[in-house]
Amino acid sequence: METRRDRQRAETVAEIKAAARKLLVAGGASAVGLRAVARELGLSAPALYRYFASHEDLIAAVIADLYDELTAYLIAERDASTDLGEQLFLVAGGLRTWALKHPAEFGLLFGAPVPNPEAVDHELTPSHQAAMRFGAVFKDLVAKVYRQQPFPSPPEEFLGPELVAQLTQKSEFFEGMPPGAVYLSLTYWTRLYGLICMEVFGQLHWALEDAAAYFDAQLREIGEALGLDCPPAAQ
Amino acid sequence: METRRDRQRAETVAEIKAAARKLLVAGGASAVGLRAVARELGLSAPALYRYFASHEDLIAAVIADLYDELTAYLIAERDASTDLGEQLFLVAGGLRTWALKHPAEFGLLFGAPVPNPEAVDHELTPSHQAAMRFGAVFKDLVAKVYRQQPFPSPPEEFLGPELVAQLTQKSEFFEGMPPGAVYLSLTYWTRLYGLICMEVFGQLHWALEDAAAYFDAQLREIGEALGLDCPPAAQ
DNA sequence: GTTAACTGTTAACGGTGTTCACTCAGTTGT
DNA sequence: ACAACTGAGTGAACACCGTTAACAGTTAAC
Repeated sequence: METRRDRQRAETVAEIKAAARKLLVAGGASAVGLRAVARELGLSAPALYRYFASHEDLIAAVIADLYDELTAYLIAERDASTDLGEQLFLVAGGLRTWALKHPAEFGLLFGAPVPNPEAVDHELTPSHQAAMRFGAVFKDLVAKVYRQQPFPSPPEEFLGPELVAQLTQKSEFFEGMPPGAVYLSLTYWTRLYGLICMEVFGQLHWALEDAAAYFDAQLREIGEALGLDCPPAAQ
Repeated sequence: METRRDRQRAETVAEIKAAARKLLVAGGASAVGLRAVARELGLSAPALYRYFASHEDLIAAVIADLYDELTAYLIAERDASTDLGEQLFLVAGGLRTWALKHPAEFGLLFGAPVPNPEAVDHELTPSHQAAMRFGAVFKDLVAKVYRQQPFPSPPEEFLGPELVAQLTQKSEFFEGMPPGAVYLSLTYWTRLYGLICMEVFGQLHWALEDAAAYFDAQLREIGEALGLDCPPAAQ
């Protein structure tokens, strides 16, 4: 049963996370202090401990929310087309767009090492599960593309037996794709991640003042590797 | 003229940076506090202001030192072979090795957004110049490889006019390489950076428990794109 | 209506970066 | 040799941080 207090509590939690988000975009991750959030709501700092066990938990909750928001955005972008190949480009471009529009949030999600990934309850963490839901958008889409038209995988002699063994182990997770296809799927994600991280974190600034065209070319390169017929040039 | 005091001062500066480094490897970037460093040397916190203008300056100095150390390590690794193609693999593998051996240091160098890249004196910053010296190891090597045996660049129709214009602008910096070759050089660096970041930050852990074989395959893929004849499989 | 749970408070502890006023030793100039 | 100056170090203080403890008031439950 949902009492008056339950509703109020949920509302307060939402306000706290909204204030944290506001501080995040205004001053970066380091500006999201427990006391600063409390000050934003006109509360005393210890009051927040009624809603979050620690500052770290607050941040984790914000991260989980951000993952879900990003996931929803990517799904909306993806559904602008019904062609699976186009969807692959839409999702990739959507991730870049979101990252550039929300650099502080992106840095919080992807710019820092995953915190204690060895903890026993790490898999159960809300933020980790939200991250998996986010990753599933890419994984599901690549699997769909492969099922529709299997892309030409690199030969197993190229990958080597050790890598093939590891990829085969993940075949089930990738809906039965053969190791070479799993390899290409990982390549897609790895290159995409690297590109966006570098651009958002300004590590590409010395070489390109506007990385949009470079990103586009890289994406078409990856698309070709996945057997998609890419529009040969932009504009 | 180097007085007695100048020598003592330089020694103290070195001790401070060594203590900071020790705290960094022990507890990550957040453990490198100004007071903590002072405590490590048996000094009071304000004493450090005789050597560094702020906590941020101390970190920047440590970053510059780390870049130089990493650069020296890469050069030593590279010179294990005289074949330029092999050197390209040695440098890439060296960067990965160093990153995995010093994850905290690597996170400090590459895991955070470049701080205020818009500042007027950013280019003159010691840490920025050290970063450029680091990047030059890769740039010079790729340029040498290209001069020895120009790799087959993607056609300009594929890249698009906008990207070609930007790449041509950087042709001088890349020792006269044509835009397509500059593009491939950037691809080499971008993919290498993404791979190592993901592995060090644990963002690849869900897919591969040991990314060494994956890294190797990716590197051979990149090498082929650069026109090198790669050993077809590892082991 | 009494009791228990929940939400908020203030005070306090130990930690952080930074500034200020001060002392003391070492260098420098005459 | 003695005075003047420079540099390195100190403790006290300010404003922040995350966190805990003890306490007060409101709301729900039996």
